[in-house]
Amino acid sequence: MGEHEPDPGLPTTLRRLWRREDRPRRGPKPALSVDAIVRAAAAIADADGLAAVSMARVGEALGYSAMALYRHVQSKDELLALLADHIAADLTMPAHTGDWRSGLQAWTLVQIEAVLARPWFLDLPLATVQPGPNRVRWLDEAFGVLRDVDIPAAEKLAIIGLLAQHVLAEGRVQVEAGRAAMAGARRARGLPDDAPIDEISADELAAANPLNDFETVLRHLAGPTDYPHLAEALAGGTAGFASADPHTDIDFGLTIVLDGIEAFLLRRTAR
Amino acid sequence: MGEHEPDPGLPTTLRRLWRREDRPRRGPKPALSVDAIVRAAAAIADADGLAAVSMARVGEALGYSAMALYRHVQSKDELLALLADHIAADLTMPAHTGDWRSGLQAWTLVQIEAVLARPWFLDLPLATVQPGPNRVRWLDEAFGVLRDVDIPAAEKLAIIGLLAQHVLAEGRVQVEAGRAAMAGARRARGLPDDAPIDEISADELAAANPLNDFETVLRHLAGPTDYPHLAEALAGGTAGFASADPHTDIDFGLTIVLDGIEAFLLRRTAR
DNA sequence: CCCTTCTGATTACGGTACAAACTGTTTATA
DNA sequence: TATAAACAGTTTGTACCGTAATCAGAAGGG
Repeated sequence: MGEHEPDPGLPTTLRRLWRREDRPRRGPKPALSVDAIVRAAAAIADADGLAAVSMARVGEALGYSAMALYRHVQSKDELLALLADHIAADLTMPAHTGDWRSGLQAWTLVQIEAVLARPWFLDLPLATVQPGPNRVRWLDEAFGVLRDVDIPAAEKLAIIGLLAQHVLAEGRVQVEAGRAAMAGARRARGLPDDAPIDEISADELAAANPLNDFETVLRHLAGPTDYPHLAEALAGGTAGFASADPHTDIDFGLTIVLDGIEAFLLRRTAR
Repeated sequence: MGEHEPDPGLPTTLRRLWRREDRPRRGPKPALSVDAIVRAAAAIADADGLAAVSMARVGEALGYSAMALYRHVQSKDELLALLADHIAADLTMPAHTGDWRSGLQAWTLVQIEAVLARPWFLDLPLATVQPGPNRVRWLDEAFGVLRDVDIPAAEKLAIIGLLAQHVLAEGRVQVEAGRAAMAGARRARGLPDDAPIDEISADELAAANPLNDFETVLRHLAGPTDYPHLAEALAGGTAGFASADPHTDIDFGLTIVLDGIEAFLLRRTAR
């Protein structure tokens, strides 16, 4: 164990996340650093997706060998944990003076936008998302929004967790919809599957809408004998599973969740 | 393209999911089958997790080479898509005669239980979960619950989608909590990280509760200057981030979501 | 000064998904 | 019935992946 541990109780990944390493005093000065590695990994993920982030490629991007990274990072999983916290640094809360509802709404929407900007966040294994300084700061913002709400901290955390879950779920749906729309547009244009799509018109996007595709699939494959209720719902013209505007979808779900939280708070403070 | 395509418009993975392949007329009879492959893969995942499901291991389990699988399955991703639909076959709706709320509650809880029974479902890449016959049947059940609710089909789908999202999110949290509790119990007993844990007492589980750990980490690392609101919430004794019973957590979140849906329906039918 | 400690590189290993070519079997057709 | 086509499964090989082990050289402390 040639490691220096200022806080032995803490798992090494958490120590690394919170930058609690003490500088060793002997030996050559490191050319690489955790921050440089994480930044390079993020750049690769932004460009080519999370699957493109391999130790070899990160090392290459920095001009070093793959194994050099292991001096600064315990494993690839730890790198991913650092990456997950790194992108939380960009989250910034808009100026907020209103009530808890508008505050939590903004808090959630900012995160959804962040997920749409970096869809590879969704590909991170769940175990790698650990409480790092940036994510905890974002959690702190949420507690700030809920400061004047008079419920126990544990219930605040549960509410915040519910919204955080919703971010992931909604981000998933939207990202997936976007990908499918791209694929649809490609097919419509007769391009190969890996061709880059620069720009999609609104009409084209509506025509290639994945939920429309979903509806088509259901109509085509889900017969009324095996799927009676679905067939009933699909009867009588277009069910309109596809909505034109993503923001409409996002607002729909978020409104429901916030309504649920409001109902909880009313019930909670009533008695 | 030596493939026979009874429905050329349909992507091959969907054709395979819905078993719309026509038997070829020449050549030796296949010894393997898609069903056998999927069953073997599911058995491996149940035993050793999704990471253990490799083409080589699935082939080995069946007594064939890895490459033999590719006669029946286009790619590993397609196998995962089949796997995702396969496990949806076990979902069974309890006898339901009540209102939409109790119906949707049951619909959601059954799924959460299923996720807890097969936690590797959460490790499936999102893109692999496509509408297959079993998942669509489960969707049909949800439409059955909502049959007497008078809103457009598109809104029903949105509500169902919201609950489906919640299943994933809640399952994630619970599975993760369980894993962390195991790790905590292992540490407390001084066992190595890969030791199997047969049985955990309630006291032991409470002591090793991961949310308690989370709280400890926050107290230890999140100082009041950088994280004022969090520190405020953590001040004054135990915040009690950990709850004793998982079912309490599950009910908490689900009640909020259902309350939100109820608020939506009231608003929707009022005018 | 030496000697310890540390950095990054090299090499190697076992694993992955899968492409291509090959052997042998079944069956439709000439 | 002979032949050729279509098919199933195996073999071989490629290009990766994460990372353990080992090594040479650089830097600072005693």
